[in-house]
Amino acid sequence: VSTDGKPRLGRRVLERLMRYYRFLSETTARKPLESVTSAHIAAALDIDATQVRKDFGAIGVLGMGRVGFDVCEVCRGIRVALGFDQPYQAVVVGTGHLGSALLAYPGFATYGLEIVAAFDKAKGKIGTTVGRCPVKSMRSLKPFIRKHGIRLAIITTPASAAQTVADRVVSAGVSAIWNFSPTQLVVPRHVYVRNEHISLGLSVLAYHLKR
Amino acid sequence: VSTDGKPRLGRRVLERLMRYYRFLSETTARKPLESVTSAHIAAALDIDATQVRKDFGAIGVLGMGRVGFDVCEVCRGIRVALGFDQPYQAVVVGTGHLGSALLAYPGFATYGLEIVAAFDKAKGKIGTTVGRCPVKSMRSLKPFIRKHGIRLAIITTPASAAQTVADRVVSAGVSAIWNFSPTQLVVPRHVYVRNEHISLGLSVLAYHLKR
DNA sequence: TAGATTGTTAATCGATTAACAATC
DNA sequence: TAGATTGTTAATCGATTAACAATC
Repeated sequence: VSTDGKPRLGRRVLERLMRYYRFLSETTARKPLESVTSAHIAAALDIDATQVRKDFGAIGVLGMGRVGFDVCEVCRGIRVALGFDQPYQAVVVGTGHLGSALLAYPGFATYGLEIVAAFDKAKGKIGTTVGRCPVKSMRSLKPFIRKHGIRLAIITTPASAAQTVADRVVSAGVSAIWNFSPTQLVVPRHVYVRNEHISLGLSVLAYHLKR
Repeated sequence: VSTDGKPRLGRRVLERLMRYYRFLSETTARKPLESVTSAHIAAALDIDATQVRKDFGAIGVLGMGRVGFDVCEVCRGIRVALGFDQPYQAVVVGTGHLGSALLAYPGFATYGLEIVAAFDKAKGKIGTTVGRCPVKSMRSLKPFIRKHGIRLAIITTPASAAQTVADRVVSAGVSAIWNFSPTQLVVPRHVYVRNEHISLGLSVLAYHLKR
């Protein structure tokens, strides 16, 4: 809550904050509104209203007695808490279908993320542009990260290449990896890895489709 | 545990089971082994060993005294529990980068999922093939699902089209939707929706990259 | 047998929900 | 003022971890 000590928000809280943010963005885009109650958000997202108030409290956003919460203030609070207001740059390694999808996605800027370059080992792709990003050789990956102080690497290579890529970007100094390859990466403790394994979703779906 | 009453596994358990399965598949592919201890799996996946034993117990897989668990038996148990042994068919709606990535992914068969057709509204794409799948018109979506008894629809359209697509596949009778579009779908209660919003991952990453 | 590992019960931990006085 | 909504404390719930007798 305070500005000095770090309240250390958990993963659950962060993900809920993102859901609030998306909901409020969508809602106000459709029909501008000034304030919103915790009960309203709770009903829309199937979350307990007390939870919503607690989450807002955790990021220092306070409501108004009989009225609810100021939408703008909430959104600004979430942006600051999640760090959307502090833009950061990333590179994408692997320009297959998935890499291309990410490179083409226009929504990242909203969250402070700017993808500045792509890397691929295929000679034919080097020098081309994918979604406004230049595709560079794997050899230039490490120097590029160093030179530009890139903090996030997005890995969309096949599983077989992922660990090698991870080793390189880590030694070049990134602080986080967004891993879309279906493999478990081994990295030093100080590097944060977010896995986006599609198979986790599949496990739940397959289970639900059983008969 | 028993075969009659449904033990109803929670989402957490299902996802852990999938992680065990992937780990054991990868490990045995590299070097075949007969048995494995809960402590070994636990260390590799950063999960408590007791948790591993409980999860195995929940799907009816028992270990052996001083030895550990039979790898084959564990894998078979997980396949049955998650339903990988009961193949099901799906369609992909939207053949952009992301849809193409999914259509090209060869790993789904391992999990019992077979993608049999793709659908797109772009005239130029209809009639072509993406990753061995025929691309069909949106008009043929509903009859196709009905005719083949498709139970899962994978939505990779832009957000603007997603709800319309969802309405159609629901009225055609699917039991589940795998939603990759960045929007919240409204569906009847009996339809299971798994959201794969990329923004959730971003929230955690952005927070970790703050400085 | 001795020792490592299991299966299970008990204890802990954290997250979610309920209750309610304080507030506008 | 009356009434709706907040902020916060207490209670509940579930999930994770610890402990340990049973087992091979």
